Amino acid sequence: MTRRRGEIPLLLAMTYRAMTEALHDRIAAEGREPLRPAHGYTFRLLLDHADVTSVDLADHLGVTKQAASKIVAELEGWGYVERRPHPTDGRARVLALTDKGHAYVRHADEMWAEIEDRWAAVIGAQRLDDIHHDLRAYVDEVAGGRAVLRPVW
Amino acid sequence: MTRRRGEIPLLLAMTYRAMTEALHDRIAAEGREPLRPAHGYTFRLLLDHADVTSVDLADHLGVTKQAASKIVAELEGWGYVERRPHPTDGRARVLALTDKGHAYVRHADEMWAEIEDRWAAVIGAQRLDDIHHDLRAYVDEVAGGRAVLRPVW
DNA sequence: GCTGGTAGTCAATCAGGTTGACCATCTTAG
DNA sequence: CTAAGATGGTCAACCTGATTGACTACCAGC
Repeated sequence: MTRRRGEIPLLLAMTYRAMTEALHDRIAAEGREPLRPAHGYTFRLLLDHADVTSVDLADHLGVTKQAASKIVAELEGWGYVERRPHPTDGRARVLALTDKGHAYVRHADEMWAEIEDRWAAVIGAQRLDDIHHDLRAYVDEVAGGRAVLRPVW
Repeated sequence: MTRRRGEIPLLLAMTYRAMTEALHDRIAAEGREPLRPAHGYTFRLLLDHADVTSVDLADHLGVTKQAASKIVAELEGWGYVERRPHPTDGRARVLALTDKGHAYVRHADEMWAEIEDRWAAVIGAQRLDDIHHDLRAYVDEVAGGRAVLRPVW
């Protein structure tokens, strides 16, 4: 045991920050709208689940529905997302990616691939797969799957 | 390659949040002052380096010196840290842990050990050591050691 | 012994969240 | 069928923790 106690969360934070900043820099260099991590996690949720509402998004991000609603309003204003009437619930709106949204997601995946590959080049692809597995294990098994996205500072 | 692109940062964020929240819950349960991650990273910096100033802290945390100064003021008010005159520089103050600060760090290390051990129980101690090593590798070699702590949301 | 740079503080402002109140709609018990 | 409670969404007020900008006091180098 050479690890120092409490150093793991610190390294998680630094790595998270460095990776998201790498993407952010590229987005900024392209002159794109100021997309933040929360926007990216929104896209991912919409890709994986059908009939997502603002409340669903709020749960996923770990913020209030008002905050989630604001994020959706931004994305809608920029043309990445649109709000459609919910098929069965008259109160609710269903969120969906527009063509621009889908195109961005494909582009972002390529940029993430490059960022992750730079890491894999140092530690090896197998180790990166291990990390993926082990992080998932903490979230699901130790934190009980109740884990939420928004970082606390 | 079964990994989905961009999922690694998402898992980093969720794990970071879940781990820090686990510690935060215990601190709150003890009725202690509302210490946040930034305070913990401050303690760690003071343990590792002598003659740390508020500006040094600001660099380390990735915030402005004004924000760092506010964090120091809180810690000083709670009795965890004190500001002493700098040995050679009349403008600067040197930050140092008080006895209470040192006692808390020891206590926090025990709590971190329990949290990390719960993870190690699922994935194995060797894998946790690997993760430590690999995160450090990203920060140092991919991000060029310029990595900063404060997460962006 | 000027001149430019640095540590720290004060004050104003901003961003991104929260809380609370409210309406419209859905759901369920009786 | 209906009354009562729960839920999705919006509006507005506020809070926290950051930033920017201006300023003072001190340091360092020519």
